[in-house]
Amino acid sequence: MNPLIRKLERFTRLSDADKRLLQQAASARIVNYDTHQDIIAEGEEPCDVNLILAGWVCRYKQLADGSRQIMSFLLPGDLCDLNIFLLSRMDHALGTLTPVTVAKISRDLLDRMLNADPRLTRALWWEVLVTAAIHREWLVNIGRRSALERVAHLLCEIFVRQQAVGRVKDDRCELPVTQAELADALGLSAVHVNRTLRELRQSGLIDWRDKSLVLPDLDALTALARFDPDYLHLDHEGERFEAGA
Amino acid sequence: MNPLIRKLERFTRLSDADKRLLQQAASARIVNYDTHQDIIAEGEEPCDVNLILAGWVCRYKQLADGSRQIMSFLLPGDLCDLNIFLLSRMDHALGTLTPVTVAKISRDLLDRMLNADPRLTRALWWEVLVTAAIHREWLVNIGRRSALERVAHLLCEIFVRQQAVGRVKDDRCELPVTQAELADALGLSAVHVNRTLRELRQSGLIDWRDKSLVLPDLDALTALARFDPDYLHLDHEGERFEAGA
DNA sequence: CGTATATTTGAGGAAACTCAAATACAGTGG
DNA sequence: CCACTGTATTTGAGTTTCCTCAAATATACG
Repeated sequence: MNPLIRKLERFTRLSDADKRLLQQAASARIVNYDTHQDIIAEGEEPCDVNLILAGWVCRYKQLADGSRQIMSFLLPGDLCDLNIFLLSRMDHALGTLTPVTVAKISRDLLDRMLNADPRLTRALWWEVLVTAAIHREWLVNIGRRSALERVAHLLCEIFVRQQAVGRVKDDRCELPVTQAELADALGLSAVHVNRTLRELRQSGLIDWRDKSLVLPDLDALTALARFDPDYLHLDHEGERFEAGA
Repeated sequence: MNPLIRKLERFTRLSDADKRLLQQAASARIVNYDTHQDIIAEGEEPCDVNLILAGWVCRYKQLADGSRQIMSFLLPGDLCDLNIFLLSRMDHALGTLTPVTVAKISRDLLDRMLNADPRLTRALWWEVLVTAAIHREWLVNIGRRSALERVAHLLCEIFVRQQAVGRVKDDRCELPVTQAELADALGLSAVHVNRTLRELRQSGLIDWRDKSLVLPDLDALTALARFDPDYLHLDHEGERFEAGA
């Protein structure tokens, strides 16, 4: 099933017409990328929105001194850049972390989607707002938490986000990134991430091998990380709009 | 003049009807707050949007251990929380840094504004996207820059944002916050912020006294901070929509 | 099998933190 | 106008966390 539909339905119910539009969007122009390629570079003025169908993508900025900061991980079902709708230049880049398949949605089709049904519009903007909420929590994470909490917090987030779209089985989810990439997302050095992961592994809180993450005791990890999933807004908030409709 | 209108016109031209609506919004229910009060607490389900007319506000999250992270500074003309439009619960708080005057815009009136003119809708969403862009840059700032760059970068941002709305004269703008509050925004300790400010002061790059900041050589500070104002999207990007209209 | 990439560990150093105390400043009531 | 109180800034001293550099081991891939 189209993972975007699945995700948006977490927020609100969608009409059959909405779903048809989304389905159409997801099958428009399909493009494949290799690992470590830019889908969009910083400074570009893209004219399509990218819907991720398979693989992992990250939002990042590269600094002059060679270091980089990853600002989001994007999973199947995520829309990369509704922003291009209003902001002309990309102020960051989108790069692949794995081989990736995306559907390119033209501005035109997107326009039609936004005019079709206020519910669909709301659902798409909800996406944008949740992304911003995640950015805010990352600010807290990087700004105020210790390395141990920070790593644990990110692992919790990745796990719970995948849980929400049915991608967790037996306490296990995908995590197809390198330690260096985690470090770039956490504002830590790769070496220190490695030591921190060792600590979590030795406490029996994580088991991460072969791009696959097991959290045998999510509650304990949640407590350690002071992780509160509220900011992910995963609980069908959109339903209150149904009442009025 | 209504500072919100001034700001949105940086993005797109507005019709007289739009401006009348915005003016109406800005004069609806006026409320005053003292310093260090919450306009909205975390977890609340607000039903109004707050438009800041005077004073400084911050978005923040308080952590269990007493530390806090400030995620945005909001200045006159800023809208606090278009998010409440779609996300029910606040996942962060809004607190005043100075005495503050806000206009409470009811969801109802906002609805009317959003339905009035697609240009106005675009302008309001542009606000949201720029806020997210600032969040992303803060992630880079906190995640990857040294304390010196970090402080300098934030001062540049505050200065340039105020410049854009005509609040800079003779290289001088307002900065009515404490060093501790800067520290909470930067993910640093207050002591270290103090030492860093001393360094900037001694290099002649800043002069900050009496809640008033002077940047005698913005270019030099910009270079030191590796500050690139692109992410603030201050350059009338919305005008390309005029062509089609 | 060889090469490139990723992970792991060690050792030493730098940046930023904490605690504590001194100084400056602002607002209040007498 | 001054003393008093609370808040904000400044400085010192010692510590912790995380970083850098470097090398060893493991893993993946053509």
